[in-house]
Amino acid sequence: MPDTSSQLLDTVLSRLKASGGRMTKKRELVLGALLTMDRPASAEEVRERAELPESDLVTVYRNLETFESLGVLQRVPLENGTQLFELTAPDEHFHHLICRQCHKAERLDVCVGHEVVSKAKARGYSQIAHLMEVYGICEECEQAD
Amino acid sequence: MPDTSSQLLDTVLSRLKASGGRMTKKRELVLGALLTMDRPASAEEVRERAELPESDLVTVYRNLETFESLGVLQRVPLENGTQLFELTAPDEHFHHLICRQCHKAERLDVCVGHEVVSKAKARGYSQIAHLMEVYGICEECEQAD
DNA sequence: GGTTTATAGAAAATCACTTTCACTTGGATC
DNA sequence: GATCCAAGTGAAAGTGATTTTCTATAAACC
Repeated sequence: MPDTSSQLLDTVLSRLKASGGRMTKKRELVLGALLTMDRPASAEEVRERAELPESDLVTVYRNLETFESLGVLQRVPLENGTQLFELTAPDEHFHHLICRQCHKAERLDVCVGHEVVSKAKARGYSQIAHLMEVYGICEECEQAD
Repeated sequence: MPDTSSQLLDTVLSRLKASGGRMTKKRELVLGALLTMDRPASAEEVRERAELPESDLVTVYRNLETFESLGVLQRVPLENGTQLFELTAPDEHFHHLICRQCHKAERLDVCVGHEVVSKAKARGYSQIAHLMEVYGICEECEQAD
């Protein structure tokens, strides 16, 4: 997200303030790292990118949680139960095609949101969210054997 | 799955034999428990239903893994990173509408498999699988407040 | 019945993630 | 700009679902 990053920053700052949060140095580093990521990344990858010491993985988790609650970050679950994190435009979400081996994750322009949400509503559910991810082995990993 | 359970049992037995596996008493208990479940259940719930002692949770996990590799069981991921397990017809899979609170999971008759698999193939991916789950608060939980 | 090998049992390990609590810092207010 | 307090951080330990190791047991083929 090259040119929308300043808008995103504005959103983060205003929502953060609105919720009584603060922009600290660490938080800024984590956000900065996320902004440079070109694909969903693990908490550990975010920590490295942010050049934070190993001990600050906790801080990374805490900040990821904050950004999620601000509606600018989504979690991408892997098959093994762990998760990747990715900034999104405010209140948006995406689905991905994820390599089971190298964990490269491309966005997919498929969304079944409406269909699925209406079915859920019809059955009396509220606070509806959905998850859709596709897993496979990407070409490079396949060739690398 | 009332009347298909004997077919499923046949599939399990033949595939188990084909893969060099054995049908043990414990495995039979776990399978039996799964057959009586009317919804995806946690490993712990399966253990209780199978009337196995607490120490056999490990055995339950091992057998769930076995059934999955035989293609008759699927895992249903929850938002908190844990998973439920459910028997399926051989090599089939389903999507669910899952209550975030009571973990009741209903099958959804929506599948985006073809669409999504063709996209993944077009991008050079192999060994493709997909995941789609919908989460919400069911009516009973909503009313129970 | 004997042998081979998958499975079970027990106990401990793993590992991503969360929590606790004392200390620090942002930033609103004076 | 100094003060104050809630929000954030650091360190360390805790959680909890799931996995692994290693030994004992029991299928199933002979």
